[in-house]
Amino acid sequence: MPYLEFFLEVYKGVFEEELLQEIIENAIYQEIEANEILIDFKQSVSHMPLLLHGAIKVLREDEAGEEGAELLLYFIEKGNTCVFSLSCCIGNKQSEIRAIAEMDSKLLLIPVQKMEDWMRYKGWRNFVFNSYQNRLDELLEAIDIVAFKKLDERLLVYLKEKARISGSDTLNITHLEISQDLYTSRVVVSRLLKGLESRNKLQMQRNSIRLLEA
DNA sequence: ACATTAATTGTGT
DNA sequence: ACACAATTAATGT
Repeated sequence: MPYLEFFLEVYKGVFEEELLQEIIENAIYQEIEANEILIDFKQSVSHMPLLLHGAIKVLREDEAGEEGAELLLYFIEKGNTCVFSLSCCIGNKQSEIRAIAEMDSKLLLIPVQKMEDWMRYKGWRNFVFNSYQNRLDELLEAIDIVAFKKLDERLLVYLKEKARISGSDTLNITHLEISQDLYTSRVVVSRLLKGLESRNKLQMQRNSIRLLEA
């Protein structure tokens, strides 16, 4: 499979030799372009993703108000998996979330049966357990931010996260896209950004925002 | 090079 | 929240 060395590099310390071998034999390698939908709402989940490179954003849909309103939950980065895929597979449930590639990404898909088989490996159990742990922490954080933080702080957190993931402090994004991820209106984002700009937190041009040192 | 159009961003109510 | 103005980018002639 392509990207074999890269896979080993990322997961060598995490999985046993035998397990690494099994993964290489059974996983499906897939590349995905930025903005492609990996999993959509109500789709059934037959595979579990292992991210090798790139980032995936996980969104929750607003059930009540149709209109495709979404709220960003968190990002999946390399070395991680999506815990919702775990619970979906195990419970044979349909997807509660939508997963979209934040950038061009490379990943491995693990069939459901295998992920159950591999529970006999300690490395696998630890990996799954840690994934749950990390996600719970991140979700709690996300809830705190939504519930208790003011929108301008939330916006700043969001921008910093994106900058960290893309490895650049200049983000190519429109106000509209931001508002959709944060589940607000575009106008609000524009005004908040203006406020942040006047407080020297960032600088904006058309179609891009440059974060300044904090 | 210019005009037209669409997309993005700014502002006032 | 909405409507509209202003600005910039994209495209055609």
